Amino acid sequence: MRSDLISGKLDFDQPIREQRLAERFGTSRGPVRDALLRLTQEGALVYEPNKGVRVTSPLSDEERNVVAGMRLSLEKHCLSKFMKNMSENDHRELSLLLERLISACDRASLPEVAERDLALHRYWVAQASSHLETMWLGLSVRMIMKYSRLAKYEDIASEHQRIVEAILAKDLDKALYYLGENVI
Amino acid sequence: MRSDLISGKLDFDQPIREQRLAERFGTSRGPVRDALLRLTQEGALVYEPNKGVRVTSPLSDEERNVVAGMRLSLEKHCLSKFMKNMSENDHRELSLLLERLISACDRASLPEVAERDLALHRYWVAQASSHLETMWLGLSVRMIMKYSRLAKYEDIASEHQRIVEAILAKDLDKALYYLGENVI
DNA sequence: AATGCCTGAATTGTTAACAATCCTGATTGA
DNA sequence: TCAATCAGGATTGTTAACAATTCAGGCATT
Repeated sequence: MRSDLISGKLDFDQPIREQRLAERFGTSRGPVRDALLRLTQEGALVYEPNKGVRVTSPLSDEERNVVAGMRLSLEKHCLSKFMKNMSENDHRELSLLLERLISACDRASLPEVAERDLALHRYWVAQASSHLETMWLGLSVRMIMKYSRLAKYEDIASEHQRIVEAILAKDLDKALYYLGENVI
Repeated sequence: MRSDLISGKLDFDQPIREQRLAERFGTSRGPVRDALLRLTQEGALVYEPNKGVRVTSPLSDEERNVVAGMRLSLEKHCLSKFMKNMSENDHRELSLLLERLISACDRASLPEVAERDLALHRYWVAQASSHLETMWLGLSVRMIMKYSRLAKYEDIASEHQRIVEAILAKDLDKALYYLGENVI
């Protein structure tokens, strides 16, 4: 459901019906309500009493700038912390996540690109702090809901390749710089 | 429920039982689950599958600094925007919210102080942008869960008095400066 | 034609019962 | 004595039925 939202399959302000989702996922309305509530709190949906949820309207450019600044400072902190104690396993994970993102870019598959872009960033955030991870998610989901509607796949692939290369080379300054270029 | 959490009535890591809350609020477990899920997404509670929710552990000093920086930049943006088109009614609302906060400080009532502190800040954030309001809530609830355990009531009252005075005098620079002193 | 009101279908909100899972503590066997 | 095993009680997860609310369309009145 979340990947439908961030990939822009659903129009803004489109209402979401609980019963339809329950049938689609082969469950009852209870768990569906739980999921919708979570997405509401992340900001991907908005809720009105007795009216259910609908897809949230996009951020204005002004709002987006503020959010991007917050997200960037959060990610920079997490990336610094993450790079201080990186293991061999982290190297492998990063390479894997990057590879998946690039292959999605090659296939020009918007839902997958959006999802894997987030998954890569999420990795270093989550490794640094689970508290910050949940905050990061709320910021990023909103941002990507707008960005994913007008991105170029080649740019996404190369930007992330630069970042991951710098991380693997343990070059903190370069990694932070490229991250700053990417998170806008 | 939220005010119980931000005022520190509950110990960190303490598990929350759905049945108990349902009885306390005279409802069934369904709506209680909804509310707990919301608080989980705000970060006041953490959820583990098949184990329910428990009170979240406090932010580390490091995490708290990052979050405070994010919250400050968000609030500064919102306050600037709010002050650009303030109405007579906003003047009255701010005065009222400030008065309530000060009276709670006088009574040294921690739950009320925490709640009204947030309510005051929330006012200008909400007036500026509903999108940013929900993000702000997630940041602030976490911050206050730690801060409210060691604050001095006189400081809270005077700090907010300075801010509101500057706002009412339409002195943007001063308002932002005092806000920066307060949000740490 | 325009407005207000009614009706019923669609949707969300709530509840209680049942299923699945986790946790505690006693029991058994080496 | 100690560890593993196994009830059973407590707790969360899920479901389906019912209640309350919203909304659209038709109808009557002006």
